[in-house]
Amino acid sequence: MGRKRKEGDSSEEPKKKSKKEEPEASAPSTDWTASSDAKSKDGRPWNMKIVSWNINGIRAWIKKNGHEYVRKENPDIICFQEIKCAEDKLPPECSIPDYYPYWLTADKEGYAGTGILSKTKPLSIKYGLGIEEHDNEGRAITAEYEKFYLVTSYVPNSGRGLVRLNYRTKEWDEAFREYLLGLEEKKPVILCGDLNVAHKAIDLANPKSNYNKTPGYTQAEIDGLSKLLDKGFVDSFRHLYPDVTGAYSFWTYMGNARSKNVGWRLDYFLISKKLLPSLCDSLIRKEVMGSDHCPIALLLAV
Amino acid sequence: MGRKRKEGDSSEEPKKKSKKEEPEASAPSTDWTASSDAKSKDGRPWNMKIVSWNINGIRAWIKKNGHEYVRKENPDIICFQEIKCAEDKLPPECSIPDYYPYWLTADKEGYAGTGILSKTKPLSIKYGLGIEEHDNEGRAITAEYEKFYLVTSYVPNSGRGLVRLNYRTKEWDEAFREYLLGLEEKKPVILCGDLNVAHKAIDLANPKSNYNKTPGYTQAEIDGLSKLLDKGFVDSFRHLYPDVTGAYSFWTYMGNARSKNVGWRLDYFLISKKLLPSLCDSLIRKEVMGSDHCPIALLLAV
DNA sequence: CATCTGATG
DNA sequence: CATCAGATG
Repeated sequence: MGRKRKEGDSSEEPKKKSKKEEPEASAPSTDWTASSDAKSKDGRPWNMKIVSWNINGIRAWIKKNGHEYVRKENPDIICFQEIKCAEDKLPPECSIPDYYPYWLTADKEGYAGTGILSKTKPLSIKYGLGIEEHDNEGRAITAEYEKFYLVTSYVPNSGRGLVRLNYRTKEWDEAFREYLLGLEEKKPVILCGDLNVAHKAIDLANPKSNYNKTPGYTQAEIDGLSKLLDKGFVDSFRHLYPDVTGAYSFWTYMGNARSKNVGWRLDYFLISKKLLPSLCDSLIRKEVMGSDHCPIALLLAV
Repeated sequence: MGRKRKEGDSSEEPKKKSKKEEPEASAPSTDWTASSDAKSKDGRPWNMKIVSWNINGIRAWIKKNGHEYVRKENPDIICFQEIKCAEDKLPPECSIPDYYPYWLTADKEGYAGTGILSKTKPLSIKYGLGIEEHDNEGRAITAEYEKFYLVTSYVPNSGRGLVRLNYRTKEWDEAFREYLLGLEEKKPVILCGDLNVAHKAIDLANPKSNYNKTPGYTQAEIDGLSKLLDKGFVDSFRHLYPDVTGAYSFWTYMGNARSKNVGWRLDYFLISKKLLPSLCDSLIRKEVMGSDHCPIALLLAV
């Protein structure tokens, strides 16, 4: 994106923390307001930051001052899931200065919906997958940039009692995978968003009690994500931090789960293997409040 | 009720305000926390206080500390309208010490509903009118005391677009009037509650623009109340304060109506003519917050 | 436990 | 501009 490396407001100040050169063995920084000196494997500093956040209702999020986070994080691109708002009801605060906005809403009012704010104008924007039966819930936006496609998605939840597990795994997951693989034939792909699945036991606090019972940790959902990883996508966070435990991006509002860190890693940056040389860091902003999910951030040297 | 005259916490202290002997000409006191030395026409001090309040949801009202008002006002009986709560969901705080509780809820959850708290145990309690078609919305409770029946009611609103005006006036008002007149054959009656009508132009801020348009000020609704007054009931507030303007008990939450006193007098104490010698005062507690209605109070020497 | 809508006032 | 319920997560 041609930007100089800069994170938040503190890029010109001396670094307060030094980061290990091999982040694989260390837990991710917990101080998201500190700047990062993450580099790609071949030593290039990051020059692009992408954020993804399931904000659980953009109108509620604005009231809780979600804006302040965007200002401080200062990403090049931020992707939202669950905006829960018709486009004509988006409050004016949704137009953040310096960002081009792109919104996709569900037919059903106040349900699901995604959005992208981008400092540079994408080469193209595509709403949905181009498949009618999957395109009425506002679940995916694709922004094309010079060197990659960025897809943000709010993957369908399998629902209480797993009533929608079949749709989710047999229809959506299949169609979405085809869509992503089709894109990848043209350019590398970055997929971010709430994929509504914890991939492995390490990715949720209570794997045993939830396995095949709770939406987000059934074998069919796990397999859906595995297939994507088999086809050349990389789970950027787990790639960098294979053994880090307790790294979650979602905590139910019930029972004080967040304060006890009884959570799930449902939010991901999956990247095409070809982008691995550009990967500098993949971060979980677990301190940031404003939703039952926290934001996640991807640092790239592109 | 055999109680000594006592209002709030200050009955033993010297009176701070002297009240005119002929209250007809004066506006009602605005300081509801001051004690009242109101007397009946024949000079007997009041010894019984009844309060009526449309609280617009008892659970919300409790969160807003509605309790504190009850403690300070310290009525012998308090009647509630629009409790909006199934009986088994009433929070424990609804059981106020020293009061016998009586609740009547609508079949439809969270809709309408009435209640009575009484320091002395009524001789009898009757729920509804005894007419099936009018008894599924929790709109009336009758408590029998030695010297009178107390009926509290949340009269059906005629609805947006006056869709329910016919039911309200041709069915409910008729049946309710018959019910009240039936009671009165036995004992004097006190009717209190949200009658959902402003009787005359003086009883609402914008009579012209609302007449025959807005529920609560159509001719049919007005006539319903007039018929009751023709049959021997007295509007206790207007009887005492025939010319007082701006005396309202309801203000829509919209457009800061309350701070501008753009309101309606929808809440009443109607009393049988026979009770006029006992009437000491009829008050509107317009400073008391916690609902879009304020409480009203009746002082009697019985 | 929180977000929405939609009914109701 | 409030209350509530019910859907959804």
